[in-house]
Amino acid sequence: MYRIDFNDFFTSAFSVDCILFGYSEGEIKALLIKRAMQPFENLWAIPGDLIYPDEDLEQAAERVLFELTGLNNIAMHQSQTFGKPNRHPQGRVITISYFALLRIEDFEVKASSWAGDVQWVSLKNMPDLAFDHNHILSSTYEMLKLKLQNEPICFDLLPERFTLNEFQQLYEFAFDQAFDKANFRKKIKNIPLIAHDEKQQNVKHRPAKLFSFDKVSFEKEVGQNRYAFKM
Amino acid sequence: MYRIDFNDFFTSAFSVDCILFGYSEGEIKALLIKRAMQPFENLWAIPGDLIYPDEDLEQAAERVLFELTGLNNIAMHQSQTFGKPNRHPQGRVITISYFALLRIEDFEVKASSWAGDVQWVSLKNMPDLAFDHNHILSSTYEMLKLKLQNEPICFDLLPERFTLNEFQQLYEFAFDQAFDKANFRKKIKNIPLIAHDEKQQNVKHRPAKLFSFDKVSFEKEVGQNRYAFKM
DNA sequence: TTAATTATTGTAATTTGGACAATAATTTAA
DNA sequence: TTAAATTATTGTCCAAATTACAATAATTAA
Repeated sequence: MYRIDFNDFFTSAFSVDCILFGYSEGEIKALLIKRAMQPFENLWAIPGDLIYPDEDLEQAAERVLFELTGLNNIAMHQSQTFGKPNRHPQGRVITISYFALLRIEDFEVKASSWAGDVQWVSLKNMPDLAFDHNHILSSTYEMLKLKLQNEPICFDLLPERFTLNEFQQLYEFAFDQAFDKANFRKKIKNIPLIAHDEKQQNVKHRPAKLFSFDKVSFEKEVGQNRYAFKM
Repeated sequence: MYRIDFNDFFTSAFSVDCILFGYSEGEIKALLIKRAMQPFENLWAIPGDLIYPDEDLEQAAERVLFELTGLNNIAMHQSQTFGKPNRHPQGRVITISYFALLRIEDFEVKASSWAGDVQWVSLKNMPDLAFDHNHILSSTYEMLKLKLQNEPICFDLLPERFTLNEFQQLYEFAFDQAFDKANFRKKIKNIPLIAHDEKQQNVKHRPAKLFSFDKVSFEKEVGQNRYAFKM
């Protein structure tokens, strides 16, 4: 299958780029770093790193996530692979992008040797990024939106306890579209949620009830069938 | 962002694996090659090749397709990237899988230097393949099924002129589920099809009318909105 | 000409979806 | 203490889509 001297090909590098999506103040955001070195020094970029020679791809993505946030045990979703020959000015680097969904409130971002500064940036308000990172980010956001319609991953973005309005607003942001409250609630009635006695705090009006995702029931009942959440 | 001596990392290779899906006799099939060399000599495998150092990923995938089939101008869909450190016995090779949808009748498969034999194999009846190719194939088939529900790519598998039953049977195979004929036709009524005067030939019963996909109308009318073809 | 076979279309009941209205619970200000 | 303001929650009605099933049409083969 491989016709040419194998060693000719060991002249490239792989990296992972790790898009961390979070949700706060009604907006989906990505965690960006300010590059502390050339190339593209001082430009904002998606965190990433070269893959070690004996490291699995997903393991590399988890390492980048851990170094930046200290978080472990977060599901990494493979997005796409980008490999234009000249996408990296210092050599051929093919990059595999992953994304993870985080609860912004759950941790402190740590500065790192390769990141001068770190910031959550709304996807509605994205600056010019280093490399082909705008392209990587927008492709990956499309993939996130696709998965939001087919898997219950919205609950990885929402706080553990959320109001039905927060839930709705997440989808309204993602699909850039307003939904009717009553109809939204009908649409999600098959998703098993635990209704808590607890209510929203510190609001100037009737507080909403808090819910959480009932993962156990979901996997027993709904997970079997196709779970569709088309908006 | 990259903290370690860049040259340490240029010790790996990339390949593309090209899954060619076709549809005949009511079954979705993949084109497999019999490997003519070590490793995994004589085992069936997905066609693939190493990526040239200055070659774009998609270009490499198109090259593999062309060498095997002589076909050009076929859309390549990126599937996933597989990179377990030991997936290739001769060194670290990360492979990016692509898939293309072909009309089996449209061409003759050419034998090639790296393929001893070539065969269409139904996805219902897959043997043990070389490398991690069973895994790559089944992940890619899942992606095909996802795209079948969101994009009009079924028409790349069907003959240019097809009966509504052939259309239905493609989905029945993919989703392993029987559909009611009348209801299937209602479901697809928004997809613009051209009804021809021509009819099915050589059948022992009332021949069905032939249709083809009206791509121009689709892009004008339906392509704007979300096109959903959930089964 | 008729039986056999499959294509195509229709119908009625049920479920889902969308627009909008009504009621409930809480805070704030009078 | 009460009423206004605000948002949460639930209900209703109509239209549209889905489902199960039946009826009719066109062709071949005997």
